[in-house]
Amino acid sequence: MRKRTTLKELAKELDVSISTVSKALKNSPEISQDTIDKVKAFAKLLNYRPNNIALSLKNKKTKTIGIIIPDIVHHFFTKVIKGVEQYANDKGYNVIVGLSNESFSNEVINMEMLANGSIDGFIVSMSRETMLNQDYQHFNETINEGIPLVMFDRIVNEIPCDKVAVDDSKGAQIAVETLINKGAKKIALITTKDYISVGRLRTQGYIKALKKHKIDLISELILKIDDNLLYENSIENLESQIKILLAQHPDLDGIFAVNELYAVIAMNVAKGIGIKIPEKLQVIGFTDGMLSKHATPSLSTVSQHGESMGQKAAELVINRIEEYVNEKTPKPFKTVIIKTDLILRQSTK
Amino acid sequence: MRKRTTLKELAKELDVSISTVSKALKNSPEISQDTIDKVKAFAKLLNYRPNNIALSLKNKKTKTIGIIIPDIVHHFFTKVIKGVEQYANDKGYNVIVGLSNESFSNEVINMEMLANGSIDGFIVSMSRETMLNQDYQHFNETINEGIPLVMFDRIVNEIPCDKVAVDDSKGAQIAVETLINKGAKKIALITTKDYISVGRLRTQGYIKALKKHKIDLISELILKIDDNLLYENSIENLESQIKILLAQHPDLDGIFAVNELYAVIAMNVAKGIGIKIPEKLQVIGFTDGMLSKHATPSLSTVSQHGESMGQKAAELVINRIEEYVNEKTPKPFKTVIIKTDLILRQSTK
DNA sequence: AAAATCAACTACAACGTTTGCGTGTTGATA
DNA sequence: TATCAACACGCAAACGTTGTAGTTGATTTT
Repeated sequence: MRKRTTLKELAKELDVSISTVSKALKNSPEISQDTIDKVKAFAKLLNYRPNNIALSLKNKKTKTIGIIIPDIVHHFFTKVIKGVEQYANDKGYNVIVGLSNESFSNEVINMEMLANGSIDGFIVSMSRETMLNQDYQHFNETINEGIPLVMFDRIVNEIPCDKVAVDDSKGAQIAVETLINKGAKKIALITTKDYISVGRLRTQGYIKALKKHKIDLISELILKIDDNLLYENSIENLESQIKILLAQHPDLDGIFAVNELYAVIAMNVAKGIGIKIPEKLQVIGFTDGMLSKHATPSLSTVSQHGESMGQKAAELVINRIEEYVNEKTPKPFKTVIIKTDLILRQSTK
Repeated sequence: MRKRTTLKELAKELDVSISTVSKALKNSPEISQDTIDKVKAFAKLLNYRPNNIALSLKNKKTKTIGIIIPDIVHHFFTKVIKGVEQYANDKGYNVIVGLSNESFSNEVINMEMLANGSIDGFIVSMSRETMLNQDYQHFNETINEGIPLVMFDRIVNEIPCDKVAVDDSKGAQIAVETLINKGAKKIALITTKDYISVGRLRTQGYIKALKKHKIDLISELILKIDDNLLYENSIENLESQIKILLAQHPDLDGIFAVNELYAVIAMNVAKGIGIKIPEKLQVIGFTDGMLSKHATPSLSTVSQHGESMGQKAAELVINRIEEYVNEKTPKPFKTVIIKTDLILRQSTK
């Protein structure tokens, strides 16, 4: 087991000082070409590579960013991470992932664990519980300590930081209007409880679309799912609610769901009771994942471009990080909106 | 912007030495209770938290583990990460994620970037290209430098390290035998090229099952997919191959696929040309993800228990890390096999 | 020949911690 | 009154780097 080589070891072996070695490796003009060559050759021989931790301590930056998300077993978040990784790696940064598991305390613990010098900046999508509690102290503290924070997807205006989001309301509105344009007269909405910002915004889009086309809002047609329950239960619960909805409204001809899972479940329930899609019932979801692509029929959906969101978020934090270094007067915070795209597949006419 | 408090600052304000502060915070018996109380109160007031990087430098360990995977937009890997995170967090470790994107050089670069002191151990699933090249030098170097390495899922015997895997051959065999027991007489296999270890092993399981039940192996029924192509293309390519297969073998009554995507695509193609599942054709996949659960019909599949794999892998690295610290004679490497479970759903009778 | 210049180095401090050891003050004991 | 623990604390080294400020010895300048 060959241990890591250090400058000190190189220096001792070559019988020069540590600083000479350090400078030689950096091609400092203070050092003679002769020595530079010797040092470099020897360093290569011993496979010397500088210790990152020591550098981090000295430079007071770690070239690492932390991303905190509610759940990693989720196509959208996974796309975002991929985007973050891409941009970050390009810029020489590493990415630490923290999972809040939708829990407030996990989110806080995770952030505290990383804010102790381990990372230079955060990219965060809030946990469900944090949104419920509306307790943003840990974010504000982080910001106060000078650690740049970028929020994405599940964002909230109160926090003074850069943000990346999708125009949820607009995306939803376009989806619902598309259903209307394709002939749907009675459209149900499957959404989340209102404290989930994206659910609320998409609900608003649904309402706007109906208003614009002078369709009466029927509150019975809006299913607000509380997926706080355990995962499996919540699916069964949703299925039975949809079953009831379809039974009570046999003339329902459109469904807009705020995520792909809800949409696919709705399609499956409908198919199960013999409703033809898209002939009798058209469905559009939100977020473009595996399920949408490979469901039968394949699902028309609003694509969020998670990878772009991740890239943008990474760009924003890294810019902030390097701006702090240059100690300029801080630029005002901005919120970047990533445009959505409606992908039409077989679940619409 | 309130900067991080350091021991030095606390010491200056309280007019004691740095060591006193440090010891007081650790309840050292060397320090009077009086001073301890004072220091602690003041530390709390200034929100002191020790700098992780400095600790890492001093202790020569970072309490961070790196996980390198080929792709994060993939249900299985995401499950594994979740398992790793859980176990690691429990033990006070953070997790850095590196994506190789199935590329050898990315894998090497990522590992080198992290092996410079940033992490205490690695958890790796090889990239496709690494498996093809069979160049494992970067793994061996890492091990030589005393950094524990645990491989999972895509493993290879040559590398002296702990491993976590599933009994791919056995899992596949059971799946195929189940098809046979449920009446299938002519079973196709959709698998990967042989250099993918898991694909090869699952293919072996298929062959074993046929042999055991004295069913002739028909090589035409084995589709070896090269998903080295771009993603979208490879799907279309697969679809047309399946279409041909089904046309040429109208009496085909079973399909075993080495992942859920292949299985779902096969089902969709079959349904598209009017073949009833499971009546006419039964299908079983491998890996239990979203697609399996929500496809129509829902897919019977071999569950790999990704989360357990992740937990076990994390346990193995962390044990190694802490064993190195205690400087005992190293234990022999072990390979942990996580058992698979066959989950029967609607795609089988 | 003394002073200035220069090349080629070395020493040291600092980043924030921890920790073994040294030391000055107590109060008690001989 | 001298001696000695016990106590409470400070010093300094160490982890691996880097950058500034010396320190050499030789060469050039006047």
